[in-house]
Amino acid sequence: MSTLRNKVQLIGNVGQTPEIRNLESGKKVASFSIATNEFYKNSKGEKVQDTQWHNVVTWGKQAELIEKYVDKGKEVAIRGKLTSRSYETQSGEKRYVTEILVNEILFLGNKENADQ
Amino acid sequence: MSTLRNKVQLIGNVGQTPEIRNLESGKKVASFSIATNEFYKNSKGEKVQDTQWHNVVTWGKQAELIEKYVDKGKEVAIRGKLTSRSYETQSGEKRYVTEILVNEILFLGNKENADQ
Amino acid sequence: MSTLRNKVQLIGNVGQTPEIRNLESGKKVASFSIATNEFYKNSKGEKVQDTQWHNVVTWGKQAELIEKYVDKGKEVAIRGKLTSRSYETQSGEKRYVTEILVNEILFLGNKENADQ
Amino acid sequence: MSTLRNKVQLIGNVGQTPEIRNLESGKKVASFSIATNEFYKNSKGEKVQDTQWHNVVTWGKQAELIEKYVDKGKEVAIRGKLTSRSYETQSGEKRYVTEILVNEILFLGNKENADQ
DNA sequence: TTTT
DNA sequence: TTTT
Repeated sequence: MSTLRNKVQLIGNVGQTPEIRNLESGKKVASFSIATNEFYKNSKGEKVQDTQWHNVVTWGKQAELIEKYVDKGKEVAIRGKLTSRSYETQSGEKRYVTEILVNEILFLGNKENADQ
Repeated sequence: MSTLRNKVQLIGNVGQTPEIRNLESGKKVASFSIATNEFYKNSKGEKVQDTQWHNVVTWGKQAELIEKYVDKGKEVAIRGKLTSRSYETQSGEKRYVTEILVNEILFLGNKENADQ
Repeated sequence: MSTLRNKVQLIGNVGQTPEIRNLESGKKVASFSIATNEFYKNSKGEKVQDTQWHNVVTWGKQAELIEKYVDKGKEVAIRGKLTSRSYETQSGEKRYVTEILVNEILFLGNKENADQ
Repeated sequence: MSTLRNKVQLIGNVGQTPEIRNLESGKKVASFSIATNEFYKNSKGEKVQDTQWHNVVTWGKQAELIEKYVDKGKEVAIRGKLTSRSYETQSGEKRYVTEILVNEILFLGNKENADQ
């Protein structure tokens, strides 16, 4: 996988308990969201917070680590690939979802560290 | 701007002539899309291409450089921040758009190089 | 500064109390080292640790934050630029030093968070 | 390999024909240097160029690609890991070398593209 | 010289 | 929906 061509990296906090699905193959898939928070002063000198939410998906062994170690509020660093996919709503409309497929995750600020 | 907390980096090709808008302030905004192409072999050993399309937005001086130098097919490297925003359709439905706000752009493979 | 052309990013632990120097201009300079630790299994299946040490330098307001908040063992994320410089030893020999000039630092896993 | 903990990325030009060594195992090793060029204005408003040289090492299949496709002056993008090692001079002194072990390389601005 |  |  080319991480020079398509790379996302986030350091932020997990929004809620990750959702774990079990595939027929026995593999797990973990889906969760990460908030990245930035603080800066606007043109009036007021402190402003810019929070962005990101959809994140991981597979296999990493999904198992996430099921075990990641919970709401935890600080993580992830590296992955930016992807979009489309699906149809029940009324036949096309919708787009942007997700980050994770290649690597670090659990930060943890004594019981469980990095991949 | 924190590029440790929220960073996207792409190396790819511009999909079409960038769309340039002029703000009332005199500033320009350039919007365009970038395709990132990856090639890999699937489990059957067949060569597969995965192309992802990304929405990219830049402001000010960078938008001017893009108006001058960037055209359909050009190879560029960008670094920016992953953002999402929502808007309402005419029928009152909420839609989400994910865009990359560019902090830096390089024009690759160019003799007449015009990096920011 | 082009972080697309020359970028280093580290997540690791500070080796010892940073050294702070005061320039005549009133500016501060902070120098310290960061250990990055990787764990992997070698060809015999044994768990191996690869630790790399990096020299890191920061200026100005960031150096002040480092003086206040960073100490031996703390986990930090940094982004910067890879630089080399040479100097002469007392016996007239040329020596080379490689250092990372920091653009951004995050203090990780911290309740009393003091990010730049 | 953890590219979140220890990552270097460079976009620059190769300094001279890469040096290729053949290991007893049959593997190849390619060593070369990359110049990264930055342009900025100093406090007097003069245009200044800052060129940094970096030592780069690659192994195996990538070294073969480098032998085939890379030559003096070529523009490349690399991603790798920052490492230092020490050796002894003939007079018994310890010397340190900092090198980037490459994980990924792109050959830029090339019609006959030969990315890994 | 850190950390797990 | 997180965090400071």
